[in-house]
Amino acid sequence: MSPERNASTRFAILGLLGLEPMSGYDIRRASSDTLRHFWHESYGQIYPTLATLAREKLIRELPPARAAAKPGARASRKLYAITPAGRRAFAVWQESAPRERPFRSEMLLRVFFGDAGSAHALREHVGRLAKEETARLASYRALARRLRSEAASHPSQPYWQATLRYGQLRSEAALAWCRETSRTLGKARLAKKRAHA
Amino acid sequence: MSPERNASTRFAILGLLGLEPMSGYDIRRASSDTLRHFWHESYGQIYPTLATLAREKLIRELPPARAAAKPGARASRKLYAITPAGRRAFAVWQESAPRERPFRSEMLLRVFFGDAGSAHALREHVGRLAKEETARLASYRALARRLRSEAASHPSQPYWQATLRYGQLRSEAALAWCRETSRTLGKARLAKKRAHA
DNA sequence: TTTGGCATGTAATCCGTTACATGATTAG
DNA sequence: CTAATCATGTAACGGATTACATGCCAAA
Repeated sequence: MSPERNASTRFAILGLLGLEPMSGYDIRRASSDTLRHFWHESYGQIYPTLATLAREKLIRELPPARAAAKPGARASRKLYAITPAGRRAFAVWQESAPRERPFRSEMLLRVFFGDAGSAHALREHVGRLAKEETARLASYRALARRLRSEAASHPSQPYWQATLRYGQLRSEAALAWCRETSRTLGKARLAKKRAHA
Repeated sequence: MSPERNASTRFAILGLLGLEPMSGYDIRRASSDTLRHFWHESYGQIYPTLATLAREKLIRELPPARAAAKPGARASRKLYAITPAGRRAFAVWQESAPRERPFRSEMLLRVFFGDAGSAHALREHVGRLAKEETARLASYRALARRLRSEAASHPSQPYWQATLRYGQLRSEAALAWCRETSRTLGKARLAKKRAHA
């Protein structure tokens, strides 16, 4: 088995367990909360990966007693903790160069072939995107505030804020594009009308 | 078979064939040239999808004589053209709302858990990203220029430029983030050193 | 003659989502 | 009682890449 296999999910999990012991359910929650602006995992990925990591001794399952210790926690939950080997593996991965998947956009695919279709529909798509990005900006602000107040002195604070800042800049760029493009599409529609007249 | 199956690839191909007849090889070339900033397909996707589209009569294979007509074209190539049914299917898809896959970033994953690792490595990652985005900006400018000169009066011109503009704004945002973050990481490194001293 | 670009395709594999199956506990 | 949330997992499937297999043709 290659060391890079399943890289993304493995290290997202190791990273989270590096902060504190968690269950699969906790990891899922974190991935649709704190991490959701740049990472998300489904159960179908998480549970099998936890099993693999445990087999490789990069994490270990804490005894049930410890798992049930927290108030409100179910006895059925399995708490996992990172091992020293896990921390080393994480550090190695963290220093390796990130490999991003190529950007893809169904939106831009529609825009590129826009002349073949309805300019009206395109403008609707752009409008919808603008709304989504606006909502995203609001959620970044909310999360930034929450992290600052809930973990003001946590040493990771500047790193967390940096990821949020990325999202913010990204959404602002998208919004700028939406505004520009609505205008352009308006003009394109007029030009087409004139051509047909 | 659901109508949305394989949506992305199908319509990227239909869109391209809407411009002019092409072979699988041509489509691949376009997808790593004109479309590469927001779309890319590998042979493993293209050839099977062409077969499917042909079976569904959304495209048809042109007779070999036509395929060999162009100078420099091999006899072995298969030229495909979109059918009227294909154009209708494309138009329907184009009006449907784009469904983007959630953003993911291995880079941000490393940054988020930055406190667990090496600030030095992170700064290198950020530097590499900055270089990549700078290169991307240059390639957008080059492509924009090329499209303007090669197809100045093509009615799709404004749409093509809009997709490039998206890439440009996106890369500029990424670059702004890189600059900001290098500074932040510098400070974080100092803070960590002081804490250890 | 050998390298590189044209050209078509398949098989293995991976990464990830969705849907399914199951059940405990808690708040209203 | 019942709905929501906590909690763990599997199976099926889909979308995409990578590597492989094959062969032609032109230019250096």
